[in-house]
Amino acid sequence: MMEIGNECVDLRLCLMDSAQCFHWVERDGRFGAVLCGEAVWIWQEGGVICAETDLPKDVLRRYLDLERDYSALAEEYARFPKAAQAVRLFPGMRVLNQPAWEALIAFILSANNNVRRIRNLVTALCRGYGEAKETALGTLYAFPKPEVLARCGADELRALGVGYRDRYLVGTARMVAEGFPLDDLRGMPYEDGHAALRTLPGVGDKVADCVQLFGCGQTEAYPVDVWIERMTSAVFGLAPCSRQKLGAQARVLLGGHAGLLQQFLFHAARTGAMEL
DNA sequence: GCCCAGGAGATGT
DNA sequence: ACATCTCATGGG
Repeated sequence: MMEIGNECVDLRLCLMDSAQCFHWVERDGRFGAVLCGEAVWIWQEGGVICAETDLPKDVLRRYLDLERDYSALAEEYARFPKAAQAVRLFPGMRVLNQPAWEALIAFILSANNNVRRIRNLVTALCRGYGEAKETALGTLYAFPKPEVLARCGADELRALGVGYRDRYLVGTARMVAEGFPLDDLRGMPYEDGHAALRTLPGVGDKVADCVQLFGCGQTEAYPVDVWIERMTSAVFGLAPCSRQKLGAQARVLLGGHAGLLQQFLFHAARTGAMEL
């Protein structure tokens, strides 16, 4: 057992209920997944974050974004009272630093879909095509590798229930397996990475922003989904407009941490914790 | 049955 | 550049 830290983090919120990632499982109050090819079980005991894994501590701290001071976020956006309120509503929320490939696949599946079904589909993909890791608490499944999905037939993915997104998955997996520079996105300017991601099938503005925010550490990305569309104008006093313009205006208005704030607003809206 | 879900792509103007 | 349509699938 390894101690990860004592930060005020809500692991269930971040890993299971925040709709940033969809592949973690819970058993006996512990949360499990395969990360960087290694099985991970993580839980909290009296305010201490504990983990059972062969991964080094700093990999987990980075995944959970523990090095960032989230109490400063509410102050940064204090000029927008509703935004600051949303941040203070969820002191245990963190924006995860996931592998870009995992965010890419998960959010292609998220298009015109709901959270519970996204979770079921991601789980089915991992169980069907991901490497199995045996642990004391049971079997964990990794995300399927790009080369594996690239060789899938669209029809066998359709049989898992992914619907019309079957060819998006195969097409994107093929481009990644053929050398699409996923690992270079992190160091690119936002606009360049965004344009590159949009060339992948099944990736539009919203999915690209999710990959940049959750998978590339580009915290200025501001994904605009149906929930954010409903509340952004009211929170910032903007005139109603297209989702693309909402995202652009939010990035100008909010700067480099726009996406972090977006996660709090999204969760507040989706759970009904905040009106509008 | 209709409407919705962390939308994208194709088509038409 | 913008509006409209369709695309599977499961739950309310």
